[in-house]
Amino acid sequence: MTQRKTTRRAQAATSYHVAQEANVSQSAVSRAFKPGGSVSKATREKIYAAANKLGYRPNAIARSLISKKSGMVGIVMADITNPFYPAVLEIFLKKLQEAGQKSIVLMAARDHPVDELLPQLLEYQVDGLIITSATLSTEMADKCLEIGVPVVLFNRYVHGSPSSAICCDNEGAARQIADLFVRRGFSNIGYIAGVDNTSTNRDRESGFNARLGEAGLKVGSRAVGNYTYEGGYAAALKLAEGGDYPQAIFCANDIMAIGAMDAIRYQLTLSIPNDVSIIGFDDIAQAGWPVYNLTTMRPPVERMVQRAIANLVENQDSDQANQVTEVLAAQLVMRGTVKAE
Amino acid sequence: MTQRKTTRRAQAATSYHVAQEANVSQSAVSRAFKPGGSVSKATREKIYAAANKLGYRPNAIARSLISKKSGMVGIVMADITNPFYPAVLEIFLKKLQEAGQKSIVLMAARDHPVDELLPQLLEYQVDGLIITSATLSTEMADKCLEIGVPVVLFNRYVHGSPSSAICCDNEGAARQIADLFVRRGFSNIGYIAGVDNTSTNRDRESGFNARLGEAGLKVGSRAVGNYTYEGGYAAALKLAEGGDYPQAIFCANDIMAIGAMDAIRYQLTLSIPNDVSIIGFDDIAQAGWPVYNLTTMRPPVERMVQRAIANLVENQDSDQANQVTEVLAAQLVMRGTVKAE
DNA sequence: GCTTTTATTGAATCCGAAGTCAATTTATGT
DNA sequence: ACATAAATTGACTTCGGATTCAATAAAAGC
Repeated sequence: MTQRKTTRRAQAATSYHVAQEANVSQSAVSRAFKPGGSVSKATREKIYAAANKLGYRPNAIARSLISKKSGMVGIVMADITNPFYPAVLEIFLKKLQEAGQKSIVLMAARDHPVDELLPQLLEYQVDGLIITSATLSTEMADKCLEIGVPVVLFNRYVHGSPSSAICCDNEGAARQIADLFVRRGFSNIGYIAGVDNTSTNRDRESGFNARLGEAGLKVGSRAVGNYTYEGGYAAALKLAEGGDYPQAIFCANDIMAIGAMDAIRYQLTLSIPNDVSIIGFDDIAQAGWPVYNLTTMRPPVERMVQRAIANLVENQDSDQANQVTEVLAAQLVMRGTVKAE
Repeated sequence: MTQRKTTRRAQAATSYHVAQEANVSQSAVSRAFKPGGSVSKATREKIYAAANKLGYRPNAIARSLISKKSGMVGIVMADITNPFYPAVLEIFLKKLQEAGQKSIVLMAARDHPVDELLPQLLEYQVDGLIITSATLSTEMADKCLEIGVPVVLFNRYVHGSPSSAICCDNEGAARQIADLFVRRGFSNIGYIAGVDNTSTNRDRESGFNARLGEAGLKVGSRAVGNYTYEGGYAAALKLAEGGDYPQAIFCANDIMAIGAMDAIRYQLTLSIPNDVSIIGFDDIAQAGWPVYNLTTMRPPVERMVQRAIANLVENQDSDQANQVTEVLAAQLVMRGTVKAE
């Protein structure tokens, strides 16, 4: 372990310092740094020169205080063990960066409700909130709205909540999956659920069941995998407990599907897709790896993020909140885990 | 797409409002919310009651302005496609949250230097900076230090940089890996490099080469995988171009190792570990999956994060910067990708 | 050239909480 | 009960820019 010590100098330059250096008023400096500010070319240049010399950078905190816009968005995440979410986070961060917003990211513990986290974010006067993979009480959502902070739920929704929500069409996607199973003639069908009681699981399961029902079929065995690899692994084993192993399993997300595949191949020593067909949901990077080559549903993540941010921005500007629930279609990605015939 | 409209009320309550409501001065309110504040029990309760009634939450932005502490830390990340980094990010976020700090997270594009991003963060008066997987110029680091913002490089270091750095002992770990190969009697040895020119790759490669050299061996074939799955996959194929395929390969990280394994098994149709032994680095979640069961080096991530934050906090408080380069030992995790004898 | 219009400019105020300081109240010691 | 020390309290100032408003300067119109 190496150590060095350095004594600090400094004190960041303020607009007053720059004003002094450039022989103008502080107001002029402020205006010079404001895009459409009313300053003559000559003084603007004088000011830039002075600012440059002093290494001046406007203080965003001070600006936020007076302008009532912090330029920061709060993002609440959980479940980062599911690779889908880091991917989503990355897109959010990039797009918000492009939009000139800073992102304050908070991790929500699985069991803790988001409600306890939000006040922290609100203290920092975030201009908006993005909530992924965590539930938000209606009261809290109301409170945010009341103080004028728009909220967007990503990939989930809450009935009666005053927040906007951007989702993929989980129900429709699940129907497509069921449909594929039906067309392939499977009759012994399994379902590995995510976290019971989440909107995603509810919709995926109901869409799946609905389509099966239309074909006169129903899920023969079901286990809960809680949206984790380990959960999927365990659930796949659990499906083996009652009677014949399912011919086809729909897993409510990819990471569980991958866990299930590992269990099926390495512990149950069945072959995929010959003995068991599997479909997941999310199209995470690992689903494309040759070992898994998982057939899955791909939500239009980029577009969803884009819509979420657009909604947030729109609601920041207007005094009228415009709550929207948008549902975007997912796309079936056919790979190799469903038996051909 | 559902739409609802709501008109907003409100205007967050300020300490003045609370003061009025509680019949005290604004100073009193401020003190009531400050941990060791000098307020009598009676007035404190009066104030809390009033605050509660009005839904008052102190404005962190205003506080930052006067106190010169924003309570925010900037985190610069890149390379989120490598699952190691989301995992690291999660730990950082959680621990910073516990420490009562907010995290502003920025994604650095691979090719863009971090230098362009930092000014944005500095405008927001972050109390400290954590830089992972991205390089920082010495000038920029100097500038941060000058204005009193401590910088910690995570898992990388820059010679001559005035920033602190927390690393794992890449060189030592790589020596251990080489040592294992030597003991197992491999002589045809391959190396899949990360991004050339990064401190991690340099140290892993040099430690590996050094130990091989001591045993009178050297790397027979080398390819660059740029720390990605695809890169690892391609690199593994490239190693097949010249002569016999290596008996053992050290991949500078797990995600490349996994890519390499997939290439070796599915495209080269060789068996692991019978034909080829593989060792990775990072111990990402996927390395533990039964399909891969990858032998790898596990850096003490929790401890590294802990140390990084500790260093940051320490340097925030003192006026004297205390630059430290800490190197923590990694641990070999023996799994199933190295041939037993 | 002189008035009217438009563009620049600076002084003063504000955002919301925290710290300074002096005034006042309460507690303590004898 | 009285002097003294300790605890509370409020008025005022401050942090660093943004904005309003009136003043001044430059440009345009006749």
